[in-house]
Amino acid sequence: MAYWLMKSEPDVYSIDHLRSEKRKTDHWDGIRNYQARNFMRDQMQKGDLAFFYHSNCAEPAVVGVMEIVSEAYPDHTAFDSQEKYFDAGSDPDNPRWVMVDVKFKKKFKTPVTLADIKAQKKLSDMRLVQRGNRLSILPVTPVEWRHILKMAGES
DNA sequence: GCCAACGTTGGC
DNA sequence: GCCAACGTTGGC
Repeated sequence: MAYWLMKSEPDVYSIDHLRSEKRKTDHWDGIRNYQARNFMRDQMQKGDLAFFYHSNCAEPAVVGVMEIVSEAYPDHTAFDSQEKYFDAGSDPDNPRWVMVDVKFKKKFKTPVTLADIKAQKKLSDMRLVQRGNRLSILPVTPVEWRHILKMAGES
């Protein structure tokens, strides 16, 4: 069982979008970064938990929790030239990109903002707050996980 | 294999 | 909208 943080721009896809999906479940498509892909492909497991993080917005923050409910499988949006994340270099017989299914678990009453996280000395090693980290999928340690839940008033 | 040019991410 | 920090691409 591992913990993760997954970023999404709320204007594009927010935690409310995920919550309003049928069965509160959706696929996490559009990852086009090898490091992020490798995390999904090699390390993510069904039953893992992930923070939903709103990025590139007025108040960047961890806004809730979701569960990984599938293994990694090919991201079909890479094969469709009409798709934003189309990749002509991804061969359907040997897919370059993968995605996982995620299920909404909870939305925090109080989001834990990036500013809040940066203000916590104990979280200064979090990959999220290290200089210039643009990875959209990041591992979170159990200690960091519990700390942020506490900050959200969820424990 | 190097590296300049270019594109993207994401905080501010 | 700006810009720093990266990741990727492609010429050589």
